[in-house]
Order: sequence, then C-alpha cells, then structure tokens
Amino acid sequence: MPNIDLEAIRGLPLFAGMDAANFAELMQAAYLQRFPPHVQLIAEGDPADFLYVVVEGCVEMFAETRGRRSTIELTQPVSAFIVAATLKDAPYLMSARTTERSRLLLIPSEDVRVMFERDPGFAQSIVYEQATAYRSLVRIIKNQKLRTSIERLANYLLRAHAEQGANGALTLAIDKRTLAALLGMTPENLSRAFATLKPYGVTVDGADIRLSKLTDLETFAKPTPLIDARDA
Amino acid sequence: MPNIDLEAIRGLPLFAGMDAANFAELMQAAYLQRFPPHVQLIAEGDPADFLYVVVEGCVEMFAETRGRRSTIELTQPVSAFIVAATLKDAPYLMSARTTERSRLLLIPSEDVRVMFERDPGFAQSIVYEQATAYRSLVRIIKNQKLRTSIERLANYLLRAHAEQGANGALTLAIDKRTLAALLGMTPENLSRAFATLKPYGVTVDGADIRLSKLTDLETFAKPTPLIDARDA
DNA sequence: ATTATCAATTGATAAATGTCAAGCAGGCGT
DNA sequence: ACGCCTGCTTGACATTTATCAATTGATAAT
Repeated sequence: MPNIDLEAIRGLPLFAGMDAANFAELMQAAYLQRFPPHVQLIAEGDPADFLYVVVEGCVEMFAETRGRRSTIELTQPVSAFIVAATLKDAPYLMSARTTERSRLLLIPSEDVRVMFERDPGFAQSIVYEQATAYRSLVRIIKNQKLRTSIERLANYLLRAHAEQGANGALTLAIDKRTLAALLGMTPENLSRAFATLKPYGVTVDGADIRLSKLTDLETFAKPTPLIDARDA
Repeated sequence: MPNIDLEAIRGLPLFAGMDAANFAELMQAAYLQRFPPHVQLIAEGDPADFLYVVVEGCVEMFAETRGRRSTIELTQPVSAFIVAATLKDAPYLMSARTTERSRLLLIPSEDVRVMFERDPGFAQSIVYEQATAYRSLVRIIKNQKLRTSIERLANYLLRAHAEQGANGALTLAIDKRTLAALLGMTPENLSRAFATLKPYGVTVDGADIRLSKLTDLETFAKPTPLIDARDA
C-alpha cells in the first residue's frame, strides 16, 4: 500500500488513538482496492464482513424497500463507513455503492473487533467517531423532517458555497440525480426547486451555480448550526 | 439512591463493562430526580452538562425550527440519552421533555468523560451503546423516508402488538398526539390513517386497538427486520 | 454528419400530507 | 346533573411532492 495513503488513513480520527504497532498489524490484514463508478459494494442485510474506508472518490449509502429507494448520506474521503455494523457483527442496514471511480480500504471486520478489544486507545477513538456519526444522522433527520425540499436545497447550496471559498459561485460535485436523492426528492422536483430559488439569486448553468443575492438566500434558507454545521 | 434502581442502571449495556469501583464513584456524582409530565429537560443548543438515564417514565427527544416541531424518538426505561453530546462536550442537537411522570438519573458530563478516559471497559461499553444508537437512527431515517404515513402507522401497530404479547390487541402507551409526532404526521392525519387501516382489521377504541386481520395487516405493512427490528 | 443515448428540464396531473375550522365525546370539578 | 375543558375526529381546502409523458440539450458512437 502506498505510504501516502497509509498516512492519510493513520490521520483519521478513527485510528488516531491507536497504538502504532497495532495500526500496522491491522493494515496488514487490509486491502486497498480500486472500484469503477456505480459499483454496489454492499447490500443491506448482508453480514458485515468488512469495515470500509473511502480513500478516494465517493460512496453513496442508500436503502431500498418495495422498489422505493432513498439515499441516506454520501461518504467522502477520508472517512470510514458502516463502523456500527462491523463492531456489533450485525447485518448492514444500508447498501453502498460508488458514485465515481474510487479507492477503498477494506479491513476485515473480525480484525477490527479483535483490535478494538485489545487496544483501549482504538476503542476511545471509535467512541468519538461513532459519536460524530450519530450526531450527523441526527442532523440528517432534522434536515429532512423540519424543512421543505426547497429549503433543503437552499441550505445545501449555502454549505457547498461556504466550503468552496464563498466567492459567489460553486460547482456541484455530484450529478443532479444523486443530489436529488441526497436531498430526498425526485430529479424533477430538484429542477423545479432550482427554478423556485431564482428570485433569491440562484442561477444554474449545468453543474455551475452562481449565488448573486447571498443575503436574500440566507434569509430564505435560515441555516442553523444545529442542522448545518459539521462536528469537529 | 435506592438499591433497586442502582441495580437496573448497573445492568444497562452502557455500564456493563465498567469496573465496579468506578461505577460506584460515578454514581456518587449522580442525582436521581423526579419530574412531572411535560417538563422540558434540555433544549437543543445547550451545552451538554449532564448525561441522562431514564429510570422510569418516558422522555421525548424532539427538535424545532421556525415554529415547526418534530419528534425524533422516545426514550423508555432503562436507557440513556444524549450520550454523543456528552462525550464530545458539544451542544445538544435535540431537546428533551418528559411525556409522563418520570424518574431520571443525571450524571455530570465531566465525570462521564473522566471515567471514559480512565476505564477501558467503560469505553468499550460506550462503543456498543453508540453503535446501537446509531443503527436505531438509521432505522428511523429509513422508516421515515421509505414509507408513507399509513405504512408507518401499520408497522408501529405490528411492533407494539408483538411487544404486548401478540394476542390480537394492544394498548397505546402514549397519547395520540405524541404518537402522531413520533410517526411524523399531524394528529389529524393519524386519525385518517387509522380509518384507512380499518379494512385491514384495525379497530380503535380510545387507546385500545384490536387487530382482527393480522395477516392482511402484515401484507399491507410489509415489516422488515432491516427497519423494524431492535438491535440486541 | 447522423444517430443513439442519457441527464436534465418542462408540463400536466395525481397522490400524500398539512392547515383551518367546526363538531363530538369523555373526564373533571363545581 | 351541569357545564367545561381537553383530546380526538371529521370535513373542506391548500400545499407539497411524486408520477407520467414529452422535449430539449449535450455528449458519445457509428
């Protein structure tokens, strides 16, 4: 495994508190693998054989029932997913697929659990990771249940805008279909939502978005750290 | 603090792996307190001063923005809530209030964090607790996004029915207002949802519900362990 | 250059859910 | 018993969101 990736993985909060020797041992058991776009990695209900780390690319966590489909979150580098199922040795509750070409680290769940029992520092790191992940889900629920689809879009745009330098423009990192799924609406509705935001200075040109009336948009979106911030 | 309660708390997964002396010390710092119904315990945004354990009664976790209000989950005995905020020393993301007369254990967050650093067994127990809590939220999201309100009600009834002995009848433990909030709909809609389920053998008399066509209801509700089961 | 393909948009319509207002019934105190 | 609150229900209507169908526009393949 290239050293530069090892460094990035080592830098994850999840592994921060881990003993160096244990970390090396855990990485011995792991695979770094490339995947093309739109490959399903895991299916809900499957036993949790691996813990995954997104090193590069993007992974969509989603769920399905009765033909309906819902995106729950996107996992971007560098972070782990399905930690909970791995630790509990329980079936995955979500499916996962790549949205683009991605490189993933696969660590056998068994090794993670062994190390978790052996290394108290690792256990502590996992606690922080899990606490962060939990809070992120709370935010997702609040975003979904307390806001209309248009408000969700507006707040998403403001967040992306801030992350990309807050210079009045932003570029969507994912295609609009995926964005619609992430925001919990249909692609048709996303188009209409963009149109609805036009009076608030939102202009769309493909993946490029301009926000020309930022204060108006903020007045409309009413972002709040209790939903839109990211935990440290 | 009465011994019987201490035993129940000690039996919580959260404290299972903890050293006995450490547990005793942590309990020294804790308060056991009674609260009347409908008392707001914490407000979202507040600093996480205490970890709470519901010993008796019921606590509703909810969130508000712009006058809208949404119940996220109900916490019933004996379990802890807002573990994540406590551990991260971060503001609560949810508000909490009692729905009935309740007895709660309050443990100062600072003591929890100190103990978490000191006692690896406690840290491990917290991991399991957090993993379970995380998976519970995933289920809540799936329930909310993949099902209509009527389906949510049908599955709720089936779950309550199973928990109460599966004898063709069940009694709602919470008033219909709270139930509506929990299922993510208005009280008016809940009434209509009950009416819609009549053809599937659901008869309502106040808080008493009879399910006379269980297989029909199951066919309609299509419960799945990936949403409706509870983690061990 | 032409066609095939697919994402994105638009329009028309339907379904799900929320809102407002009124009415009903049971429990409670007087 | 009486009135009165409170929670629940019902009806009429508005809003939000989804669905279906058709069209556009860009990109890639022939």
